[in-house]
Amino acid sequence: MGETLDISRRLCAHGSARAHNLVEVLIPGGEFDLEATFESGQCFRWRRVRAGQYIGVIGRSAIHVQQILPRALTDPLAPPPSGARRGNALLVRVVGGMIPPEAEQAFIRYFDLSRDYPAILRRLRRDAAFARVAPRRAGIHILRQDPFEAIISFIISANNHIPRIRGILERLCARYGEEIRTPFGPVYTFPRPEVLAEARLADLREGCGLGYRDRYVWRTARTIAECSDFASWSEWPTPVLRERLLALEGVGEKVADCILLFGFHRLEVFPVDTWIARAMRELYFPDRMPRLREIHACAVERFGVYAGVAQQYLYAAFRARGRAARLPHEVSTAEEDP
DNA sequence: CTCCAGGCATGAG
DNA sequence: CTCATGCATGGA
Repeated sequence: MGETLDISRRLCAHGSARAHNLVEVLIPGGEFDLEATFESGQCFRWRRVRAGQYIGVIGRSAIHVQQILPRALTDPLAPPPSGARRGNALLVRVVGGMIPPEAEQAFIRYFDLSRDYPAILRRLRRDAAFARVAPRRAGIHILRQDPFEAIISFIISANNHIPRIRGILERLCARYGEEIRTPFGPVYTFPRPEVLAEARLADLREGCGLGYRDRYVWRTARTIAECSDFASWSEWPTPVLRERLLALEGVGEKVADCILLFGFHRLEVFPVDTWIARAMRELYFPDRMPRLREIHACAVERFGVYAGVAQQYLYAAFRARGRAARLPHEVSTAEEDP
């Protein structure tokens, strides 16, 4: 990629820190925006503990993460960073559970920090309509989440509110995941497929609040638990993997595409939900309602191999606008307010 | 109180 | 293949 990463890191060398499983890694973040990424709807389990500070789980590690500007910290009189936010960095701390081997590489990989998102966004912004609504700063990254977690999460996301999705996943993990104690309270790993496959449907439905999706989650967990080659799915070509995902209970086109993008990091995949359908219609089909196929074709044509990244920026832009306007409910007449 | 949510499975035409 | 309908639950 374009920029080489100048890794600077601090490891807690003193014994007490190690005894408490504390590891700190300081990673340059480019234009990365932690909050925008976490609030962009691709993940559901990161919990904000203070402004700009989050607790979550990566693999079997409990993680505390916050975004910092090293120059501002070391030199309060330094001029404020320019629009490009030089010096942007992530402070990632392992606050419980296992310390991942090659921790900093693991975190760079999870937050996808070695990819040149500014270059991707510049490319995408050559599309005039996209540039009109998308931000200039490449704050949102596509995280590398666990595939099974993505599968279950987006099955639950169907016809559901994000706050409720978060609640369901929280209960699911508290009940079937493994507890990790942290100074911020307990967190839980995502349940393994075999554990969910052994769950009782009634516990999933009433205990976790899954509703009618209990069957989808249970059967999909069972399928994957019994699948001998699930670990190799990540190496399959996208169309093959997509067909395999569509065969899972509770996985339709939209959910399959979310799993491909957020769970298998297939950045060319363009999930079309109600928000994206609305956005694409407004941007590219002002006078009619296109079919799903048309929207997909339009996205591939305009955004190419990074259509999934474009989708995430469009989603964030239109959701933010929707929240601000209290759900405009088809208020038509596209007028610009820059 | 209704309405609806980043849709999906199902059945009918 | 395309389209309409029911769906558990709990925020707004």
